[in-house]
Amino acid sequence: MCEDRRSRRRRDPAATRTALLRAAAELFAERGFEQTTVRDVAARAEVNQALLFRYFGSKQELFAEVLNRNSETLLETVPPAELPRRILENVLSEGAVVGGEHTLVGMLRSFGDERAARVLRDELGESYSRRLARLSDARDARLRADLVLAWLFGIGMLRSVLRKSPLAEADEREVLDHVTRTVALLLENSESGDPAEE
Amino acid sequence: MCEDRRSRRRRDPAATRTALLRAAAELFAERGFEQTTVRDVAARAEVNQALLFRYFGSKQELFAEVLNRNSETLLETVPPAELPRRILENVLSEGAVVGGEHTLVGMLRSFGDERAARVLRDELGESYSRRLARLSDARDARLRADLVLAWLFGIGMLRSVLRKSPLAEADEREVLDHVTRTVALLLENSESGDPAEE
DNA sequence: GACAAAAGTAAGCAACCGCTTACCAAAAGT
DNA sequence: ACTTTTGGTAAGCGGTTGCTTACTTTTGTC
Repeated sequence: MCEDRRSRRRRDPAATRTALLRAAAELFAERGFEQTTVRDVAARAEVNQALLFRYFGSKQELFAEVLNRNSETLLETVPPAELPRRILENVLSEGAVVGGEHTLVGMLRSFGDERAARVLRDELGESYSRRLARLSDARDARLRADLVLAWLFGIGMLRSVLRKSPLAEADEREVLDHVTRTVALLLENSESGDPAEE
Repeated sequence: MCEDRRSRRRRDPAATRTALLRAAAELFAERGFEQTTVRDVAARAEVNQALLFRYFGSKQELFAEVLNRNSETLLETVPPAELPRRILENVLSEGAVVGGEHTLVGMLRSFGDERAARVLRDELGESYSRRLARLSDARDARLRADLVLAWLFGIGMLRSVLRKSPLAEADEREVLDHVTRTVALLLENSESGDPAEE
């Protein structure tokens, strides 16, 4: 009561920016791109919603920034060989760190939207699969990497978004075992002879 | 000109119902649940949009009916052993038959929406994965079936919805080979000894 | 042909969406 | 101390959404 309702904090643009970014990361992860409204984001960040557009221009650009920020950490710190494991771990243990690197589930929930899909394909999928492709020395390593990525996404879909049983309730380690074992088989060069060389 | 603009056809409730159903199947497949509006459906069916609610009650119920109708044909005619192949073929050759059994891509596009997801999980995923589980005699056959389903969905996602390259441009047969070979390895009982029997 | 049930239509409601505008107050520059 | 710049705010615009309502027209039945 000693404090006026307006200007509760001394102005701090950097703080409100990151507050918006954090709130957006949480909400995109929880509900996906479409189901998250700019009013929701602003409300959770306790910030006027017009500021969202001042700082990020549009909802789409905000989404892109959230994705980039959170994928960088995972992509740059983890060596390629452990990438499938780490991505899967991230997808399997949903609800762990909300503010952290956990936007993957949000990505999955946003596939349906055309604009969000474009961001995902152009800015994220490419860097992920290029890294994964290093794990195979087959002629079609890039394709196999995409198949691995597709599997990880699909598992996240069914488990975290669709919540399909028994996958949704399955033990994390059990799933991890199946996938890592099978992925290794997929990536190893099956066609040793290579009869058709183009 | 000899024909009045209203009542161009003699009234045929069954015809308008199936017209709505067909238009909905096409649009859901093309754009997904959320991006398809009831006005779009009614327009393509050349039917007043209020009739959609007379016949189906809500957009959600219409979606459920479309999914059920189209999955029945695939599930009841195809033997389990060929199911992965057939599902994948269906997903890979997008844009083939729009009015036919090709709503799978539409399913994928609709994952983001909570209501659509519920329909998918309860009415579809269950019957698909129960069938797939027959292909493995492992203790955790159901889980492995879910992993197969997840892969097929993920591939459809990346290829048809996200259009990620090189997967999107890859040869249909090449993808089919990789997947069928690897799925077989996943489904075969890896733990022959089965030390922990519950 | 009268009449009730069913099929079809036009219009609009209430809510929500992303985004913009006009304005105000706090900070920074001088 | 005055002005400029900038962070913050309230209000609302134009559009879309799923769905409803009040109404007209056709159809089957006697």
